[in-house]
Amino acid sequence: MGRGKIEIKRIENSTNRQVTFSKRRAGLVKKAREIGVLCDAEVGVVIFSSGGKLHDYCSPRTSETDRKDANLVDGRLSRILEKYQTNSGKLLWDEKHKILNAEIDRIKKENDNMQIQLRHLKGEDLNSLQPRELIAIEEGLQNGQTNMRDKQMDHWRMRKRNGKMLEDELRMLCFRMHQQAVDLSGGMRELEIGYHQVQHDRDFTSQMPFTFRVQPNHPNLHEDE
Amino acid sequence: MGRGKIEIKRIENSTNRQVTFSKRRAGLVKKAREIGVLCDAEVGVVIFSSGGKLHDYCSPRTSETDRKDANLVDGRLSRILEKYQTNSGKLLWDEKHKILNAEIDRIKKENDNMQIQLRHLKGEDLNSLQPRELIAIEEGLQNGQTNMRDKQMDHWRMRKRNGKMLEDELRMLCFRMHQQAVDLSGGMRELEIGYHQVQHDRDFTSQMPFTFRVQPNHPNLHEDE
DNA sequence: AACTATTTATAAAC
DNA sequence: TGTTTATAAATAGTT
Repeated sequence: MGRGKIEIKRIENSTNRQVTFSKRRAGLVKKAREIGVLCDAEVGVVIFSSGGKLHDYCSPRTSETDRKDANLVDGRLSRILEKYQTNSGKLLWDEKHKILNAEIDRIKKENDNMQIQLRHLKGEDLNSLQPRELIAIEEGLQNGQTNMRDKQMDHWRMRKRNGKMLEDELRMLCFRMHQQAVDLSGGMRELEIGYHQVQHDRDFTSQMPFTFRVQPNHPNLHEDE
Repeated sequence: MGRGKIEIKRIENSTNRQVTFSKRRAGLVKKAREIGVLCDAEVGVVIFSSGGKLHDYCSPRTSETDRKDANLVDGRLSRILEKYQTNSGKLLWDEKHKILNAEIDRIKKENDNMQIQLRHLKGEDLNSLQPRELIAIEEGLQNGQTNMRDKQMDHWRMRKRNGKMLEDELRMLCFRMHQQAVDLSGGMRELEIGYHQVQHDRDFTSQMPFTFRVQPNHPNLHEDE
């Protein structure tokens, strides 16, 4: 059916074959759909092009009427269906699988980087770092600590206003400040030694305001109560 | 194609349906065979008549020659078709992907948590935190800073030993220490004001050792060169 | 199942 | 790959 009659044998011209395949495939599927509808039949069609690409059609399932009776099948179709499954299923799956795995790898890498950053900020694994990197990290810490102190001050002031300040928390705060001063003075002395410059032989904390030493039951803690 | 055009919908007359089924089934199989031959394709067709009878066609295998082993398969084909519909394309695929997607979600959550930790350590997003949490974080910062300072000291001492100390880096170090002292004194004054206790009206930094003020071209920097 | 008027599919060309 | 067109093929209704 066409401009001329053709013999049913393999079309040697590859382009022609491809074109004919597309057209006839569409026709076949259309016929399959039609017989399914007209005759209330169930139809399945599976086609592998010579290139190995899969095409298929399956009539929509009409609920009940399950064909449970024994059927004589010569096993070829089951094999082609298996092939179909292997192809469409596995290939598609593998494709997506690759994408998802790549995504997982990406996130994991991101994860590792953050892990490292965290460890550095916590002062771990510092040996592998260059001085310049150390400085950058310390800058971050400094920043964080400043913000932190500000925030704690806020909290403290608010609590004070509300007359809810608790001795424990206040002492904790003082203790932290004190620690910091001690550490700082330690660091300072280190530098001094390094420099052989000014000599500070007294505990730096002795210069700290009385306020910041740890004092249980400080009288002023009760001023708002 | 026939004496009259017909609508593609179920043929209600049972006899007509049966006749049409036979004719069209033959036509469908013929078409299937033709496309297989013409286009060098592999084709499989399965048809269940409304009465439940199975008919099928499968293009001859070019590779394998064994289609003699006809099998009596009770419902296997329909099961395979069913499997084809559900499993091959979707279900199996979805199952695997659920797992991978869950994995991705898990890692992303882990990621977010670290992100938050990092931000907290950097002093961001502190408003949502309770004082107790703030203290914990500050403790971490304190720790990190202590370690950091130690490490920098190590570096410094090593460089000094190697006579490689660079003015820039040293000044940077001094600058950082100085900043810290200023910040600390700021925090202290905050506390003082809060307490209305000791009155410190002079700049706390004036009490700092000379060493820690920023001094360009400090003479002692050249001691090892 | 055979016939045949018609519809449909499609080969060739664009 | 899509459209067109002349023609081959399929098939609905009839016998």
